[in-house]
Amino acid sequence: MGASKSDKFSKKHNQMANVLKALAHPARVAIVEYLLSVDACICGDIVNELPLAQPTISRHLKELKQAGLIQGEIQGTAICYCLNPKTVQMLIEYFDRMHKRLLNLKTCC
Amino acid sequence: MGASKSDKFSKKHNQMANVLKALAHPARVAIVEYLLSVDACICGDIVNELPLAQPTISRHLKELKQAGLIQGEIQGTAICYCLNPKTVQMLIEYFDRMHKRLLNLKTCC
DNA sequence: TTTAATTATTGTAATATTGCAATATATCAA
DNA sequence: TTGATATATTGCAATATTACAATAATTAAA
Repeated sequence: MGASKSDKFSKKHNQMANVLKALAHPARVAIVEYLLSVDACICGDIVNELPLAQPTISRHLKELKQAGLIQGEIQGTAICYCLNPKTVQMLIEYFDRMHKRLLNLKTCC
Repeated sequence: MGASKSDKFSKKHNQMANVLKALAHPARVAIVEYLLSVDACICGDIVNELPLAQPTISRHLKELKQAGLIQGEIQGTAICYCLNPKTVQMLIEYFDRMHKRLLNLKTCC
């Protein structure tokens, strides 16, 4: 058999894995960082920015949207994408908790 | 064609995606959180803790190790695994920078 | 309405990941 | 050395992901 026994794990672990999976590809990391750098909601010049075809970008955007990392808003023929602060906030809190707990460990190896 | 045009993206984006990919599976999230919760370096009772076979756990551990998220140390016949503080630190800093930059955006959509 | 521009979807091929059984490897103890 | 224990590796099957060409859908402007 193979592939994804996700039903055997807790909802929390699955949700976390899903959000991180959305960032587990260089194109999607690049998209998120681009959105961050433009200091504004930019739509499809992401396509011009990245070395991938338009349908591929569209798919990556869809995954980021489904993970709640970005939002899209229709503006005429274009669509304006931007980061979802709530999800980014959630990620920070997650790793911050991790960090704080880590400080109390002896890190034996 | 298909699959991973990683060579077209920057080293930084690829490295980030690789570390996050290591966490992009509920089993590996569970392993990391378990290591965090035990407050000590635990070896193969991870196998008892998770609903997966030993070879599968071993494979997940290997991926976490390759991503630099965990470390292993041989202790007799057993192997002691623990988190790598440096990589966790790197993740916090990454998302913290993201958060700070996000605060300056207008988040228009 | 027609045309142009922008984004999404579908179909398909290539590749990567996941999981386990079987097996190999390594270390300690007897 | 032999046996027991713990972990890693390999081989294979099932599934998921990635990418693009072709096409569809949507909206604005002419």
